[in-house]
Amino acid sequence: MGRVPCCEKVGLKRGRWTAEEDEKLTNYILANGEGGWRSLPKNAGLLRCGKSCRLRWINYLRTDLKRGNISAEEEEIIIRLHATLGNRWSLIAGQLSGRTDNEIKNYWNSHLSRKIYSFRRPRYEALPPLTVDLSKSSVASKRKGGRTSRANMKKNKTYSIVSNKVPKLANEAAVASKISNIITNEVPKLTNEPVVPMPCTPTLDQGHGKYLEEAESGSCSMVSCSEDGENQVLATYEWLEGDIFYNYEIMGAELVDDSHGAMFFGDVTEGGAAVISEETEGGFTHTAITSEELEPNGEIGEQNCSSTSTNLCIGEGNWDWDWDWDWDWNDVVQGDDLWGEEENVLSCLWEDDNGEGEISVSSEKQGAMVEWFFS
DNA sequence: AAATTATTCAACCGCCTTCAT
DNA sequence: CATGAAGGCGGTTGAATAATT
Repeated sequence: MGRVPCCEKVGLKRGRWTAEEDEKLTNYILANGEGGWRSLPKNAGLLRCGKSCRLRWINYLRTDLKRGNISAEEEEIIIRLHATLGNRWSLIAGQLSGRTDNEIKNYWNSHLSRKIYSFRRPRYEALPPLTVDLSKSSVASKRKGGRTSRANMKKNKTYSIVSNKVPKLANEAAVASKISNIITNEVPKLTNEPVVPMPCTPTLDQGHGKYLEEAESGSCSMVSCSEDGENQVLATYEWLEGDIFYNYEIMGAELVDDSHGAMFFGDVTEGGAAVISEETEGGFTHTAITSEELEPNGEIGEQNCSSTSTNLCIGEGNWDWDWDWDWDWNDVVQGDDLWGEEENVLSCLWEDDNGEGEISVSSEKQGAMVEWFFS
């Protein structure tokens, strides 16, 4: 037989804790130590489930908790660790003294997930050697139970790789090394800088259009043309030459308020990648596609965003910043001038790394690619 | 000032592994 | 070995609060 039940759920108090309950719980634990959650409520004179007591203590009453806002340094650590560990909140919190998994999780969901939508690591890469100091993590040493990451149990809700094809990379070791460097040392600086007036770009209608342009080598800016005819730099992104699938997408509310999405590419090495943003029911979808030897059912990354968008863009050719960022997908598919450029638009699917020659892909295969691409 | 909408975050839920029985 | 509760975790909810209309 197993153990006796931890608590009867009937007649127990739920909801917010009162100051009096907090005091009872704190006093009891300070006198008797943590643990024994089953018997704790009764002994402490609390009409609470042991689980509830444990949560309250762990998340709010512990004496070693750090109060106050998450600092910029902590935020950066969260971003870096989340890029590597995913939603392993307990593990992430273990690297930030005085912070709880619940706090980190809430902070991510309410602050960071909208600002930095994704960091993508191709699944065929080994986990980068991010140094995680397990000695700082109570999780590692104390863990008795604990659920398996849901990412292992079901499809990731916000990002999924739907392919079983591993895209070819010229030098996987080099790629892994670059990713490792990114994560361990060189996380890009996302600077939500104050709006900076710039001369308006003629290609943007006033009041519409958000796009990216090269600001200087190694960085790009997210730009919007405002109602008064001035471009505004909304955010700046610094990338590292040779980034692989390095997509930081800044989804600040101010960027999507008039039904436009924004995206950019971090991939400037062999093969390249494209990201397409398209409207879907209840939001929009970003699709990342490798260009090198891309085939139907090739490597696809898909993200569902909560905001709405009608702005559809595609970049093509060599992964440089001298592109026309303002392609309108509707124009392409509706058959106006851009449709006539179909081959140019889609040639990225079978171009070589320099965007000059074509890799060996039969016309039949190209047709299949196009069909898949538009499907 | 009131109503509406958006955001935050404390608390709960359900599931997992471990381990006492 | 089988059973089932304990302890622990990530996902989700909804009340409280803030911001906007």
